[in-house]
Amino acid sequence: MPELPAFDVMTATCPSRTSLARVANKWTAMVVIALSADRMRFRDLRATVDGISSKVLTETLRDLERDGIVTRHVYAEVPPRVEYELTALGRTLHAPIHALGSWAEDHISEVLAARESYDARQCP
Amino acid sequence: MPELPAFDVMTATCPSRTSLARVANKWTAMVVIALSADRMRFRDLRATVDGISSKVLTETLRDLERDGIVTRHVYAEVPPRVEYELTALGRTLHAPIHALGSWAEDHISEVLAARESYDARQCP
DNA sequence: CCGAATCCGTGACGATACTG
DNA sequence: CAGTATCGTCACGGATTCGG
Repeated sequence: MPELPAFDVMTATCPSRTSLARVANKWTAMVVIALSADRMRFRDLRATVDGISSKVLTETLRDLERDGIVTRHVYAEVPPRVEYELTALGRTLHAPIHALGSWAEDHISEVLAARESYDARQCP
Repeated sequence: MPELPAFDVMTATCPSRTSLARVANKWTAMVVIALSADRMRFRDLRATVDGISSKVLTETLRDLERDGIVTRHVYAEVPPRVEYELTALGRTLHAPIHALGSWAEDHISEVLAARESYDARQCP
C-alpha cells in the first residue's frame, strides 16, 4: 500500500506536469530566487543570474510571464527600462524554490564527496 | 538592503550550482517523488514516471547515483532485476521536491488560466 | 525478457551582431 | 538598455540493438 497520493504529475497526459516542467528548471529556479527579494530590471537580473545569456533570460522570462509567475513593466524612457516582478502566484513559488536552493547549498559537500568516490570507483 | 543571503548558487563558478542544476530538473523531481515511497525496480520506475524513455531514465539514475542520491542494487538473476532506492541524502530531498510537486498540482488551474489569457493577448 | 548501450535526429543553448 | 536575429554546437530524447 503506497501511502503516497500517487501524484498526477507523473502521468504524461496531466497538465500539471507542464507546470512542474517549468518550475523544475535551473534557470527558472534562479530567476525566481533573484526576484524574490524585489522587482528587478533586465540588466540586473542578467548580472545576478550569472552566466545566463540575454536570449535565454528573455525566453525564460517570457515563459514565466505566460504562466502568470512574473509580470513585465515597461517604462517608455530612454534608455529603455523594463522591470520584472513576481506575481502573487509567483510569490507562492518562493518557499518551494528557496527550499531547493537551500538544499543545494547545504548538501553540496556531500554531493561533491559522492561524485569523487563514484568517479574513483568507475575509472581506476 | 537586500535581506537575502545572496545565494551562492547564482554565481556560475559555485559548485553548489551544479547541484541545483541536477535537482531542479523535471526528470529528477519525478524520479525522487517515485522513489520516496519505497525502493523500486527499473521497469516499475519507467512505468511510474510515464513517458520517460529507457535511456533517459538510465542516465538520470546514473547521475543521481553519482551525486549520492540513489543507490543501485543489482540482482544476478534471470530475468535481471535492478532496484533503486533513495540514500539518506536522497531522503533529505523528499520534502523540497515534494513541495514543488504539490505546487504544480495546486496551482495548475491558475497557470492554465494565465497561459490562456497570455496567448489570447498575443495572437489576435 | 529486462536493463542498458549505440546510433542518430531534433531542438535547446550560447556567442555574436544588430535594431529600436 | 532591452531585446531580436542568425548561426554553430551539443546535449537531450527516441528508436533500435545488444547483453545477460
